[in-house]
Amino acid sequence: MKTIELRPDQPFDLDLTLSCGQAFRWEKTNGWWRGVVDGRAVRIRQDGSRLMFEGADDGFVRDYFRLDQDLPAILSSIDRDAAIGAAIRECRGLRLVRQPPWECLISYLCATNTNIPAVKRRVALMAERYGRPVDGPSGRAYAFPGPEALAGVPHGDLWDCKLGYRTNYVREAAGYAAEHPDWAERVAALPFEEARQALMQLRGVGPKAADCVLLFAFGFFEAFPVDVWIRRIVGEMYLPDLGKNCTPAEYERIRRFSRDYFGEYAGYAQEYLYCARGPARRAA
DNA sequence: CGCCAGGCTGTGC
DNA sequence: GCACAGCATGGC
Repeated sequence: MKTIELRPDQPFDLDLTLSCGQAFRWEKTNGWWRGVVDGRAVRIRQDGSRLMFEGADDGFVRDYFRLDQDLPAILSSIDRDAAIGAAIRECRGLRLVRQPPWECLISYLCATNTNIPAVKRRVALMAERYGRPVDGPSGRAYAFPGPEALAGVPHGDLWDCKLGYRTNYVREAAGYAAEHPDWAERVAALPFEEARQALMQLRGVGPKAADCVLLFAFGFFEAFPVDVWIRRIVGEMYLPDLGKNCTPAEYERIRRFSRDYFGEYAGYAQEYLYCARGPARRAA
């Protein structure tokens, strides 16, 4: 068992961070969060200012949870009005984790027009069936399968992972990534808008999925993914003349406004607004 | 049952 | 350029 003593001036809330819907492979049972990240089967819990964990080293935990990122400075930079201020007070300590690009890409490919529990099931099924088994402190788990593994899965078998119409998108992305193993490095090296366009070349990856991958995996904190919840919230709070559904032009307007309004960490504002929305605030 | 969900693609105008 | 159907699946 390893521990990290959190700095008192750097808030961190493990439950909010892992339950807010940014990452799909964490489950909490008996007070412990269990998940698999980059082939590591991790078990972690928070007791006040102390993080206790197994299955990963200190450096990995600090990196994954971005514990060295100055959260109070970020939150004060996006704290532009009473509405976002309330979300910040409600979710203080939520940090954007650094997700592995490949798993993040496939996760958000599987997250179109669906809900979070269904995404978690799809990702879990792919891992259990095609991922490498990893024996960790809490039994057997499965790494998320790499591009080569997924590219070789017959269509019908991937379909059985409940991917539905997204099945071919995942297969095509896997084929592409298997052929271009440096795809993530190349995206990471691009300026934000170019990286965004590069991701959107993949079938099944539109503006929303691209923005999620840029934000959650590549650390482009100016990315502002607009799903139906965020569209609703931004419409109520900031752009009351928005239409009902989110056309490409409206998506563009919302993300441009939000980027300008909240600043270079607009992605944090997005996640705090999303997390503070009504339904999913089930205290883990 | 119907409506909604971390949307996107293809088609038609 | 914009609108609109269709889409698999599961929660509620």
